[in-house]
Amino acid sequence: MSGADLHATLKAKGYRLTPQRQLVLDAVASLGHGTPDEICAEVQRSAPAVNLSTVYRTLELLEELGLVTHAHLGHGAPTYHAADGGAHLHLVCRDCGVIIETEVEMADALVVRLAEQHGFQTDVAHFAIYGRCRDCTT
Amino acid sequence: MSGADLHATLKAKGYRLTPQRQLVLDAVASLGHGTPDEICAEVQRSAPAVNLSTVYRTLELLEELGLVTHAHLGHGAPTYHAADGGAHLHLVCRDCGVIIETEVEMADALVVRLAEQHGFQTDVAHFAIYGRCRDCTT
DNA sequence: CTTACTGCAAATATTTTGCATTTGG
DNA sequence: CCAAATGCAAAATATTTGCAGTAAG
Repeated sequence: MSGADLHATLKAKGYRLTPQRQLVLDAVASLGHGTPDEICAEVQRSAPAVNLSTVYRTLELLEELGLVTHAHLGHGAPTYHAADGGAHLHLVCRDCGVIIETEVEMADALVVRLAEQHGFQTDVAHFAIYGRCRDCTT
Repeated sequence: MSGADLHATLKAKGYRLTPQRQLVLDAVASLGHGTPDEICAEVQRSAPAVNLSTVYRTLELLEELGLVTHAHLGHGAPTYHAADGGAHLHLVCRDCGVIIETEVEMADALVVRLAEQHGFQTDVAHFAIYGRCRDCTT
């Protein structure tokens, strides 16, 4: 998303465009994905004064605006992604910890069944899928 | 699992049977599922001196022994289950937070596709499935 | 007796919050 | 100018760890 779009999206809800917000959004886009801590480190490469709590507040705001999403890939820290990057499933290996990305369509049958049987609308990318990768299966 | 079985399972690896370990396992079984904190509270109903750090250490041990498993149902705290209770999927509603349990077979097609295309062996119950429940869909 | 286990307190790690100062518009 | 946003430090949460005393076998 461009700077102009961010400005417009913010202004539509009465928010202001600050350098920090632009930097956080840029960092998410350039990293592809990252934890709040990683995103903060990326931002601080060009703006060392930016505080981690600002990053948390900004990510929450950007998520409310629909510009980023977060997913839980494991144990602790959530991972943030640019919303326009297209959602994908994350396969997390319990043994080696590798993260494999794959298309959300893999889960289409599950999504349909949950809708039919439970009336549940699934956000399939929000939580990772846990298991064991090919290399750790042998 | 009975007390005798726990004792045997522990002894096989050189671990000792302590009252705390029996109590934690009993608490997981009687709660059905719970966070470390909830399990600690349950244990403390009959043994107030048991420490939360002992509960953490014991849950880790019981998981290593295959007697309990944990799943991530949201934001923070993992939830522990008795392993012999049978795994199930957890559907978590983003709006009202309700947790719906359903059969792991719902995800069979996904499991097969991940195995075929990525050689990935899926532990489908480890992470919850996020979305919006029937009541919050309207 | 031997050493695994526990309780306790302190250390980590992660995220949130209060508040004075700064700044976008 | 003024409300919104930031930086900072402290608080709140969650989990881990070092260590000295306790207890299982």
